[in-house]
Amino acid sequence: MEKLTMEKLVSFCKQYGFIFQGSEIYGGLANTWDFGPLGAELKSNVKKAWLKKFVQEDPNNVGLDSAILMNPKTWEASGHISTFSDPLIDCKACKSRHRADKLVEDDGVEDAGGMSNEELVNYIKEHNITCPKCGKNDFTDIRQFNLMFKTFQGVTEDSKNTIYLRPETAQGIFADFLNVQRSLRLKVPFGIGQVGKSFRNEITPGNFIFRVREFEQMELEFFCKPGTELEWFKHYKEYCKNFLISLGIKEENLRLRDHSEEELSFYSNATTDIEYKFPFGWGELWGIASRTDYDLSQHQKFSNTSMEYLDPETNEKYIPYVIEPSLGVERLVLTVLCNSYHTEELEGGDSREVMKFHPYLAPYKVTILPLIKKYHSEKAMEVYQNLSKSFMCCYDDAGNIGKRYRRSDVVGTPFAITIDDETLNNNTVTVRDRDTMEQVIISLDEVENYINQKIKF
RNA sequence: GCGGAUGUAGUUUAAUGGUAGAACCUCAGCCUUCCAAGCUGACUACGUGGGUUCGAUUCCCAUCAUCCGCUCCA
Repeated sequence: MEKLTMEKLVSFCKQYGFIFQGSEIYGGLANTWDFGPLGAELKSNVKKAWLKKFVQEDPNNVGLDSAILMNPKTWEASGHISTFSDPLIDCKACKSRHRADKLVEDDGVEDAGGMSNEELVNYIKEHNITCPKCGKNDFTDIRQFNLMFKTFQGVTEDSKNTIYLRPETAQGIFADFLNVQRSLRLKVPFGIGQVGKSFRNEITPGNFIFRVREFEQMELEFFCKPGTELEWFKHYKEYCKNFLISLGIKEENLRLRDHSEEELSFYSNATTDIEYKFPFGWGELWGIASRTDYDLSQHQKFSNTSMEYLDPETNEKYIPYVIEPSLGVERLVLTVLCNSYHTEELEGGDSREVMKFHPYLAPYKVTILPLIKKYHSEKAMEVYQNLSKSFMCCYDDAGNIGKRYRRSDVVGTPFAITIDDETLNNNTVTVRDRDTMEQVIISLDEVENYINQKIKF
C-alpha cells in the first residue's frame, strides 16, 4: 500500500468534499479549514461517538453547553491571562525569536515569570545575555504575544469591554460546577462533558487541521474525592484508549506518553498524552491530566464562591479533585481520516483510494443504486426517501453500476443497495457490505433494521 | 515571526514574452440487468495586486496561501 502523505490527504479531502481551504476564493485565510458536506457529517459523527461514550453511556457523567464568551475574571482565575501571554523578543542579528523570561531563567533566575517586561529587558541588557543562536546581544523590545483572541462586548471598542474567546471549554465547566451539581443532585464522583469551539492565537499553526486557531474540543472534567484521583486517572487512560480502538484506530499507531516531572504543570500530579502516528510524525491527540483541585480553588478564590462539596456519607467538606481528558475534534477527525485511508491494488496495476471508516462514523451509511437508470430510478428514489429518514443516504444513478459502487467505496460508505427488477416484482434488494464484500438479498422492509444493526457503536 | 521552496481546470500535469494542451474526474446523451467497458458531446485553469513591455501565465516587486526547516506549542 502506498504511504499516505499529508499532501495526498489534503487533496483527497478537497476532491471528495470533506475539507476545503477556508476563504479559498479570496486567496484563503491562514489555517482555516471548512468542513464540506462529507467532512461535516464525519465530524458530527465523531462528536456523537464521544458524547455517547463519555456522557450518554457513562452513568457518572452529564453534558453541558457553556458559552464561548465568559466574564474576563474567568481567565484571570484560570491563569490564561498570565500564562497564555508570552513575552517574546527577537534577535536583531539573526532574526530568531525567543521568550524573554526563558532567557532570563536560563541565566539562573528562579522565577522570571514574575518579572515585568521592563525588568526582563533591563536584566537582559545588564547581564549581557546573548542570543542562544548567534551569540550576539542585540534584541528588540519585548512584544507581548497573547494566545487568547480578544474582542469587545458592546458596540464601543472601549478597553473596559474587552472580552476573550475562550481558549478552552474546560473553564465553562468549572464555572458551572455548582449549578450542575445542584440541579442534577449529583454526588461525587461525577463528570461533566462538553463539546464546543475554542480559539487560540497559536504562534505556529499548521499540518492541515492538526493545529488550527479555531477548533473544537471534547472535554470531560471528572470530579472525585481527593486521594482517589490517580485511580480515576488510570481508569480514564484506559477508557480513552479503548474508545479510540473501538472506533477502529489501529493500536500500533497509538501510544501513551506520560509526562515527566519537569514537564508536568505545577498543579498536575499526573498527565498522559495519547499520541497518534500521523503522516508527519507522532502528535498529541488526547491530553489526560490529573489537575488536583487547582481549577475549582482558583475559581473559589477569584469569585468568592465556595466550591466545596459536602460528602453526604462522611460529612466531610472538600474541593473535589479533577481528572481532565481533553480531546481535539479536528485532531480526532484527522486521525480517523489517516486511519481510514487505504489504497487498493487493482488488476492491471492500477490502484484506487478507499476510505474504510467505522460504519458509525461514515458520512453516508448507504448508497442507493438503481441498476438501470431507465427502469429503476423511480423505485430507487422512493427507497432513498424512505431510508433517509433513518440515516444519511447517497443516491447515485450516473454511469454504470460498477463505477457507482466504486464511487461509493471511495468516500467510505459501508453499504450499497441496488434496486433491480426483483425489487419491482418481489420487493427485495441486494445489499452489499463494503468490508466483507458480501451481498445479501433481503426484503425492502428489513433494510433499515439490517443497516442499523451493522452501524451500531 | 525568520530562512528556503512552491503556486496553471476539482485532481495530476505540459508548453509559452503574442493570453494555454493533455489525462483522470465531473456533467449530458447513446449503450448497459451487479463492481471504474465503449461511443458522442460539454464544462472548467495561469492565486491576487502592481510594475516593466506594443503585449505578461512567462520577467520584476508586493501581497495572499501552502509545504519544509527554525522558533513556539495550556
